[in-house]
Amino acid sequence: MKEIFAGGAPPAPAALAAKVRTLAPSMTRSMQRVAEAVAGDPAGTAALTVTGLAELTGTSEATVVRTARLLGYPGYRDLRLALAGLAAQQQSGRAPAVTADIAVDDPLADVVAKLAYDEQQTLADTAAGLDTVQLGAAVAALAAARRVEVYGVAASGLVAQDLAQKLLRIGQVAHAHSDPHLAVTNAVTLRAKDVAIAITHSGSTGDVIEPLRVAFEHGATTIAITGRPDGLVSQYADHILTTSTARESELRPAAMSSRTSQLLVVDCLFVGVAQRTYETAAPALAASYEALAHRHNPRGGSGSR
Amino acid sequence: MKEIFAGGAPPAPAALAAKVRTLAPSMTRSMQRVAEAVAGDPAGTAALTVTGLAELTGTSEATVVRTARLLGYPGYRDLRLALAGLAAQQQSGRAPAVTADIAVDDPLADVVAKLAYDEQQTLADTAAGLDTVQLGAAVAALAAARRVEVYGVAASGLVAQDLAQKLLRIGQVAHAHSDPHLAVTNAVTLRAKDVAIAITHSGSTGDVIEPLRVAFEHGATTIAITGRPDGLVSQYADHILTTSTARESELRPAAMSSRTSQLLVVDCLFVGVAQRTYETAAPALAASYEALAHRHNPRGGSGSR
DNA sequence: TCACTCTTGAAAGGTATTTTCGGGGTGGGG
DNA sequence: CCCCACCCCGAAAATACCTTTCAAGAGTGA
Repeated sequence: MKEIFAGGAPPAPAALAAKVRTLAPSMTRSMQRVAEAVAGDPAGTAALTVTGLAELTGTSEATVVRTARLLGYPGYRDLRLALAGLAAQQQSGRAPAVTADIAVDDPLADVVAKLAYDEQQTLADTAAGLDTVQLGAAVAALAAARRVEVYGVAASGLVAQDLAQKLLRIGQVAHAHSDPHLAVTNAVTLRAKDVAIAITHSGSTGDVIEPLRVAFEHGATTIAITGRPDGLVSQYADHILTTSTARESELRPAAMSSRTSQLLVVDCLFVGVAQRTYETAAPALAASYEALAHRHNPRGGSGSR
Repeated sequence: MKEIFAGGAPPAPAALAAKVRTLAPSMTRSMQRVAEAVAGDPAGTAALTVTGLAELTGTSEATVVRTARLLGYPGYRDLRLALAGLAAQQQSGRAPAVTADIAVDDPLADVVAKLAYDEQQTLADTAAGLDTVQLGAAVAALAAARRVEVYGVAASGLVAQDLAQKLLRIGQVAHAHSDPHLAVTNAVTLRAKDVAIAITHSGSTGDVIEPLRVAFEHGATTIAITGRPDGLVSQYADHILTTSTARESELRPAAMSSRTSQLLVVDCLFVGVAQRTYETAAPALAASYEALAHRHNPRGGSGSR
């Protein structure tokens, strides 16, 4: 027997178990043992060399190679590659069981997977729910602004700072405030063409609403980034950007997903403004990189480049 | 440099593209060519022998093997198997999803979609590349810590604050520092059982490395959260948590995806610690909600919180 | 410019795979 | 009951592939 009937088909992709069953009757005893081992535990087999598989099945290398040929592969090497692929497929198949809530006794690997999955979900939800018309209006206001003030406390305060940092980098006059008193003091000085942004997940954080109200009443353009567009904050907002509200739990405080959501919105604002003011934004960005370069000390690794 | 940091993790299954991106900066030119070929066409590469891949990339067998080693595999043979697995997964799995870069004239809807997709990708990469052993060690150190100090500047400074805020909420004594001088001053006072965490994407931010070094030399347990595990910061870190490195561009500064990646790591740390100290963490969390409740003004909307 | 380190491919050295070859078992016929 | 022909099978040779070593070349800092 040479390769009388191995010719036609290319190497089998995933239908290996089926092929084994079909061909088993035409196999000799030793080859059946090999085929059985292969079909029974693709992952385990993929880790073995010819010699290893021969020993495991109590046969010889030659038999293993012959079996691989019979299954349609040029040699054992290729069978092994196919096996590795099959194993990977199987493994990825039973992955998405991470939707459950995080428990106290979850192993860390699960925690990582669940958190990552949840934040991905939050991003998708936020992107889907974001009103691009409102976003466009907000971007236009920002791009034309003489001065931008961002209000946020606690976790939202960090998002506020993030936005201010980014806007600064593209040459805008932006500042973030976490101190409610200073924020109000600051809001009093705003006028038309200035922009005030309030970030609050609950939509009802007094410390953030108050400065926005003051800014609103002084004629500034006001933007609210909130998870509750029906909240009090919206009363004083010209433009409302809605963040998504994901489920929370004891071990996964709301701050986690609301922060992710808020940051995406903030990034969208930033990129939008950068596009609109590209002429000045691009050189400003480049300059800020340049200015900070010497703060990084490239020694310590292997290559630097 | 031998295999200083290639040891810990077992061969990666699907996180290969992420790993390539993380390690690429520390690679030599030829190795980058190989890594690029591998990441660009896993299926095609899996079909090649060492010699074939060497010829394709215009390098030598030795370089190919070196690259495989750097990526965490014992040799080329194993890289090839992993590649076959990856190829199979891609084929059966979801769409290839090639995101174009963000252009100046992209409509806002596209900007939103691209940003969301990219951040999702970053999360997946980070989760896949995170070493749970290191993470576990870091969590254990944090849970047992008497005091926690977090160092970070600029965008990473916000992440540092986020972590400190969270740890505070579950009753840990944690503080974040952005001022390099104060950070060093603070680091001097640390001792054994204290924990210092440095957050730097580049791994070479002097302002952050310095306090970590001081803390390290005073016997504190040190943790580095960085995108460059081969960077200078790692020299003073007992535990290294690697964030993923995504491609960046003019309109999408590196700070964006590195921040997303860092935040996921920080969240994992937080949840891990909360699990370990559940007895004290749960009531502390509840108490902090309670204490802030009156700061939210429920008027104006439907629900409250 | 010189000394030094890091990078790289050629070639030697080892393993894994494939092929060859002959022993041993089995079934049919004498 | 014995012999012969056939084919399955594994040991070992042959080959292909992978890994390691080594020295020359490129790049870098003094």
